[in-house]
Amino acid sequence: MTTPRVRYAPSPTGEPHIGNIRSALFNWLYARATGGSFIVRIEDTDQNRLVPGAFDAILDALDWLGLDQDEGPRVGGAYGPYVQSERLNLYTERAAWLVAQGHAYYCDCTSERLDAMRKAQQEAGRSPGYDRHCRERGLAPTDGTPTVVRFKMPTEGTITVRDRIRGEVSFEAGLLDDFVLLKSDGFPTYHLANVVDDHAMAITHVMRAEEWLPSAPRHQQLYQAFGYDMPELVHLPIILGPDRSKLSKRHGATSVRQFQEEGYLPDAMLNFLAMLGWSLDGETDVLSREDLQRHFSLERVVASPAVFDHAKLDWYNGTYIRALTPGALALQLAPLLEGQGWRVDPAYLARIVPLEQERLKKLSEAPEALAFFFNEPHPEAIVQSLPKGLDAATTKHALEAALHTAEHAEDWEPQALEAAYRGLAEGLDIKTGPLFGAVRVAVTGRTAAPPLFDTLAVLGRERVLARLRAAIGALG
RNA sequence: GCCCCCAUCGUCUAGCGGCCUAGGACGCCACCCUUUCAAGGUGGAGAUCAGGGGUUCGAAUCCCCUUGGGGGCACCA
Repeated sequence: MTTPRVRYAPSPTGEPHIGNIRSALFNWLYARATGGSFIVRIEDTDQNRLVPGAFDAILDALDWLGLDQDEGPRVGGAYGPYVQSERLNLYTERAAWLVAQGHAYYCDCTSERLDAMRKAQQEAGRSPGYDRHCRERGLAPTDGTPTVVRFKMPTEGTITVRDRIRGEVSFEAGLLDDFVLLKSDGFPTYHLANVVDDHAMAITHVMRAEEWLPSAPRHQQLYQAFGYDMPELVHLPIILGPDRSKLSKRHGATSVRQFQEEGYLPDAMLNFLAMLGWSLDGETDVLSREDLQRHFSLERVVASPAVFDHAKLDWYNGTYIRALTPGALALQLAPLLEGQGWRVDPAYLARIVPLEQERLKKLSEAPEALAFFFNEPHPEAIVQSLPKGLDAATTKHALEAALHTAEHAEDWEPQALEAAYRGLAEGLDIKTGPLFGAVRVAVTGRTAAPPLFDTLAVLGRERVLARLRAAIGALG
């Protein structure tokens, strides 16, 4: 068996979509698992849909996820160029060859005629498709009249393609029309460029989303007409939104960039995406990048579509955040916190990060979660959040006592502080819950926060004293 | 409308004829731990394997039909 060569072939028409990148991931994993090559080819054959910046966005997304390429526009390779607009000569030559061989023909039907034709077909209750008006006209390309090149599909018989996931799939040839190979602007369509390049780049496995399955018989006919060997077809299950329709913008975040900005970790993303349509054994669900590269196999890719479950992604992300070393997390968080305008001292950050690490689901939550380490809590927030179990007078009295305890604490360390405050609770004859709760709110402005005494220790005595005084003042 | 694909807990899935009175994970609920929130631990609810026919001694697993869902029918990819 030859070494696999697989490819990810996106169009630079916008921000890379998460469903799209999942295809990239499966290709990459297969290449890595088999010792094959992962190739990226940019399919920019639709001049009208090009979006400036999309080219870089795609490659940046791959870089962010760590899907390193063996060949591609940024890394080069022996089969380049890896951008289709730089390969136009190849397509026009191949299209002309097909015409010369009698497999294709020129067509000058106007879009008006085609529209009218389709409309009539629909109204007659037939399925839309080119009526082969120009098939036998023997047109030659002429100046002035826009022409396209169409492929001659068989008009009868059955076309059977073999898909790695689904087995044999048959199509009635007569239902497939003579599709366009070369557009009137001289650019190839997807069908032509894809087949020509996959062959030219010695691709062994075409792995793409299932939505491409209906065009497989056309491609198969093209391979046959060219006399090319057919690569193996692998149509990956599609990713659905919660409503079970194809995942799209209206389902919320779908671009890789959005996930990156929301603070998802590449490895968490990879793990989650890999489990959408593939599994190792049905038991193991946390798999590192290395595990995935080692164990990925086509045999275990399922045929049915998968719903994108945001909650599960969040769980994966939390799991991977917790697995980070505190130092690594701090490094990730520093720019986010600095973005708030906070001066982030590395030593201070190193102390607060462990306190929040197991509570974070996304990195983007950090600024809010850690805000009280940088900003003084708002007095109003304090008053509103104070424990309801105690009346105002008792609360104030408790905080005054807490202030006193803090002022006289001998050792400003978590254990010592806890001991001192437990003693205080006893002396005040208040349960530790309400007491600690009142102090927590006074010092952090929140009812939910990291362990109180660790927090006090990190905040430092001076700030704690100031905040307790402010809280007491706010109580009037 | 036509063509194609798919069908196990709400979700991701294990299962490839007997090991299944269907396993794991997320989510959910309860309890434990506990100063709050998390994290962690334990337990629970949750799928008559879409429905109906076959095949077989035996079917979630094989075949057919029905139903449901999805995808595709451009000079877009």
